[in-house]
Amino acid sequence: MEPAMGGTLATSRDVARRAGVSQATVSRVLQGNTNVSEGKRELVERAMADLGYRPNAAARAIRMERTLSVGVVVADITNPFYPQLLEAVSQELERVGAHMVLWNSDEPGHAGVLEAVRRGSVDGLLFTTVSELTEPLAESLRRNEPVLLLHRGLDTIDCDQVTSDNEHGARMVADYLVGAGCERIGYVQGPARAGTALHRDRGFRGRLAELGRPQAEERTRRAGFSHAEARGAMRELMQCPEPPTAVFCANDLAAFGAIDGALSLGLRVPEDVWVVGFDDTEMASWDAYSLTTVRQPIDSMARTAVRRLLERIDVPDLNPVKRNFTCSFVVRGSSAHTPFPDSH
Amino acid sequence: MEPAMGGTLATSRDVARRAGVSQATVSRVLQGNTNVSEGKRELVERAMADLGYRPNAAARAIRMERTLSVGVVVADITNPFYPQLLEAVSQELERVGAHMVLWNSDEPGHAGVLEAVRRGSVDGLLFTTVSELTEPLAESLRRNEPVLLLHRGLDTIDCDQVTSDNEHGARMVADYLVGAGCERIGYVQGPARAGTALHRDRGFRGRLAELGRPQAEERTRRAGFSHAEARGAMRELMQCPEPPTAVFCANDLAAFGAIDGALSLGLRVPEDVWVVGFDDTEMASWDAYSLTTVRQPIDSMARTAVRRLLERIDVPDLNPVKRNFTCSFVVRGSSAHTPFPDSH
DNA sequence: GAACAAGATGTTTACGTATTCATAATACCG
DNA sequence: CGGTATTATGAATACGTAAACATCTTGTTC
Repeated sequence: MEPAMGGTLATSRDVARRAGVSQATVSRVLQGNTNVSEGKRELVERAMADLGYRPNAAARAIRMERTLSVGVVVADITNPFYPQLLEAVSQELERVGAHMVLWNSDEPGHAGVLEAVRRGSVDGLLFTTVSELTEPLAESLRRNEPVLLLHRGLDTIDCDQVTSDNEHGARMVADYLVGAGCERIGYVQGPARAGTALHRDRGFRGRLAELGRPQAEERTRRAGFSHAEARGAMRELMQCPEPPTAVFCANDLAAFGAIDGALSLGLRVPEDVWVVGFDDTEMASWDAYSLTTVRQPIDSMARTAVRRLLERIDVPDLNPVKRNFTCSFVVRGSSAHTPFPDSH
Repeated sequence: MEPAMGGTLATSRDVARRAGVSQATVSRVLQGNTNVSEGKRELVERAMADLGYRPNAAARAIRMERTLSVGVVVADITNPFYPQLLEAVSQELERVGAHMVLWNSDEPGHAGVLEAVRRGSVDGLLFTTVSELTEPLAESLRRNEPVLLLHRGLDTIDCDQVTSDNEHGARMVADYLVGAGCERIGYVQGPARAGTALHRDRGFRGRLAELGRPQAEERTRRAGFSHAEARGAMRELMQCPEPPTAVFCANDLAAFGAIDGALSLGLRVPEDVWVVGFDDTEMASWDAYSLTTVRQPIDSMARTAVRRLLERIDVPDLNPVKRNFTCSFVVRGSSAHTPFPDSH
């Protein structure tokens, strides 16, 4: 079976010829159509094996109006959160035999990516980092194109969204720090535009205010979701006249940067300052950081998102649904008055 | 321009009708064919804009026998090395207007992925983690399909490969450790099957032998390229009767695991033990690890690989070329008898 | 001004598949 | 057994594009 055969690839017509049937019958076998006699079915299957036949994806796509591939857009694939999300997404896509087209792009409008749907390059799009309702996105939604927001949602628009409860997660952080008796709380805020950062901000500040401890602006720094910026922000914070004794960072990557900023000043975590992150990336459990953080149920979110997007691809008129997953709080060494834990 | 228009997408025929020309003329405008009068060209362009026309990717693919997308296969996207590689690859692909289809798969044969070429889902494949010449891969090469090995090469086969000089890189490590006067060298070896690990092993052991200091097996552990395994291996090593004073790990991820293993035992790096990695991932420069390591020129490698693959897609009969990039040695805090550096 | 080259444009075809339609063969029912 | 429902099959078509081919117009050269 599968002789290397000279040059060009076999088509369903070649299979038909070899099996002595019509191309239609080959197609029927391919589709699992029941109205094919057992004899012919076997002939066709043998011929397909002999020729190493594989149905042509483009022809199928043009005929079925379906690519069996979905686009996934991340803003910064080197942020360790996204590989984990991508792993979960790709696993779920594989389960249904779909391909993943990946864009690593922080172009705000995502105009180029959105075109891919109209060109029929992908059946739908999974955005992980939408931060505003730009005109291209609005246009796309008006056209009822299959688009889903994963991880970062957008309150103002009506489309499928799968997020985690960032606000509640951040409230838990506030509760934890105040409950632990922390007097001077520092805050490395996320980028102004990210929806996740906004919700975390609202939850964190809101809860602190409720507790009668509104966040002090002199112990607050805004940083993008990047290691370098957070590191710099932390260094500034720790060189204040009254440096914080605990710092909440808007995501894990920033928390790693903050810890590194502290280390770079010769400070120790948690002895000199606590650090709390958000995401619970795998690295957060590594001993060097051992980061207290808020866990998002990444796998469930990814599975839900993929399934929902595929549903919408099949039935574009579904009413939009916003799913918001509960987060959990994970305490580790970066906020405990002990040295690195022996093991985990 | 771009009115949301009721339902279905505009085709080149719709554009032709609206512009009062033939479909062929629309196609000519699309292809930048010069034999189109200025007047008609403008009519067509206006009609395209009015209708928000986008050429259909599947139709184009079937006609041109080209998808403008390439597949990229990684074994473990959560290994921070791969996101960096992917970032570089995707950037170069974007430059030429191609899409990236990503597979996160460590299935050894990659049979499923290789089918994608035969189905015409992608124009070519970039493997980053091939570890043996399996029958599906051999079959693919026999068929002259556009396949390139990036990062991990395979000596035994004759196809395009873009690698770094892992052997030389590891020799530099051996020189460095011996030159620094390290007496008991530990070694967390990579997985048996990975080509990168093999070359690094050959270089490291080879150079040590040349220097009259063959690597002691009791201070050697084999670990997969994973944090957890390397961490465990390190803990074993450091609990030997005569623990190493420096440990070389087959890649950065393992080195992070090793450092964490040391930390988990209450040891300090570099005071109690040095650690050296391989890859120079971005994380290696973070203060908490500040890892001495070997740098691969990731960007150049990715650029070269993409360009070469595209060439081969255009001209499948090119003679295979193996490009081997020089590595450089980067000394950081994990091997210096000083505390964490103040800044970088 | 006749012959011819070059440019512009429309008509037609092919790509590989899935599906509709038509037709032939078979089974069923009274 | 004649008529009809059912199943099996092939022929024909459509999907949207690019390009080969055919046709017509215009300009150039001697």
